[in-house]
Amino acid sequence: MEEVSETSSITFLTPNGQLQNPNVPVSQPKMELTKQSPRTSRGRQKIEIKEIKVESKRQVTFSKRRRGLFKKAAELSVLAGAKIAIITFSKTDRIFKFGHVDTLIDKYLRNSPVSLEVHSGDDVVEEEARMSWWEQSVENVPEEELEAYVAAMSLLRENLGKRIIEMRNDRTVGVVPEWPINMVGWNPTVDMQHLENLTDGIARCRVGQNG
Amino acid sequence: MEEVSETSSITFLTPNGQLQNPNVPVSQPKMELTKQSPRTSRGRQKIEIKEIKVESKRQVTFSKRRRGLFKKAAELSVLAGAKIAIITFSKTDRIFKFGHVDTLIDKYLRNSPVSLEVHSGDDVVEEEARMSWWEQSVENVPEEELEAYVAAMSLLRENLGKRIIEMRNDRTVGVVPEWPINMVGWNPTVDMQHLENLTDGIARCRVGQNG
DNA sequence: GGCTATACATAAAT
DNA sequence: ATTTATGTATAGCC
Repeated sequence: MEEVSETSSITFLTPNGQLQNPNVPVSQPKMELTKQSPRTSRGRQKIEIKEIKVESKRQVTFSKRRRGLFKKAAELSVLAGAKIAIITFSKTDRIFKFGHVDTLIDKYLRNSPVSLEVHSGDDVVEEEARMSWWEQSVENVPEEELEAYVAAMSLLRENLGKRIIEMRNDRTVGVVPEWPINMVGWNPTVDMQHLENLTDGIARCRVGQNG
Repeated sequence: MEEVSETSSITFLTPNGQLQNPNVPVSQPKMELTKQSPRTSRGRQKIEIKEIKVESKRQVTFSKRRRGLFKKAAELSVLAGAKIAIITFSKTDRIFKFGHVDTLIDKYLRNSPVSLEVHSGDDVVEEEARMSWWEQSVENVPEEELEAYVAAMSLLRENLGKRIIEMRNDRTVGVVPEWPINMVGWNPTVDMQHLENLTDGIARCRVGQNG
């Protein structure tokens, strides 16, 4: 904000005549304050970007910078009309989300065939887009993944089978959380007859699998 | 960077004597430059946070600020030892990722039972964590969602069945992309005999479902 | 959580 | 893309 002169040779000097912005922290000589200089803060200090060891300090930094990050994201989102989602896991595994994560993750997973730029740290590479594994059309499921798909389905089927059996014994159910994120776009209205049919199918499946 | 004096009454004035940081843009009187003032830039101008209409301008801003956002994220990640993932969709639907999105989304979806803070715009609310729909243990699948689960499985089974049938006719397969994101943590090494067994199960399933 | 002074991000112009 | 000048985020303290 300061306006001084056009040839500001003092720009890069502290009041102590030290060079600004050194890459090594300067020992602070308590700064012999003249009466017109009641400094109460050293201002923002330059820090190295490396993990902060002191936990309390690290937490403060995480808190402040996460806020800053989300603010920037909000601005970018508005200015550029972009959809942004952020997920952060603090070192203590607290989760913070920004934006409509569920919607965006879903969009990301079901990924229309657009090119995808991946930025990881400092690298930026191009990557082929892909759809959610459970809705890849048949042409797109590579043979190499089939076994995993089948395994996934197998476990899902198993859990469903168990759950359905359990359901028949216990009519008390928990609270419904938010709609499962990766189900977005699926039509939830399967009538009970259909459910029964599928249930039967599952039952036979389990037999078929083991027999 | 400027160091002037402790009582900087000129701090809030431009060289023209105008108030700094007004919320409305000041008409620029071409700035009668004295010879000691060869200004070539008005410096960063304050902008309102609202969608930029001019496309070229919007794109530049998106590009610059996305870079800035990712840089901040990288710093936060290192400083606080946090795991961060960002997905952005530009207005033209170009996707940019930051961090190990797949891993983090997976972690988010399978979500260990920790409390979850959600920040959307300016609101922050608490939300109960949940696991991935395909690995919720039986106790956690609410009855209300079962039909959707079954529907999901049904379609998955159908696609797999088709694919397996197709596989038997066509031995050419595509490139394997990255491991399907929401399969992370699953053991991909299902031996071929197991696959065959499951395949058989699926085949019977399809019969069971329709008969 | 709030305050300062300063490091850093970035709007405009080139 | 690079430069400039200034808006903004934030490190260290309370």
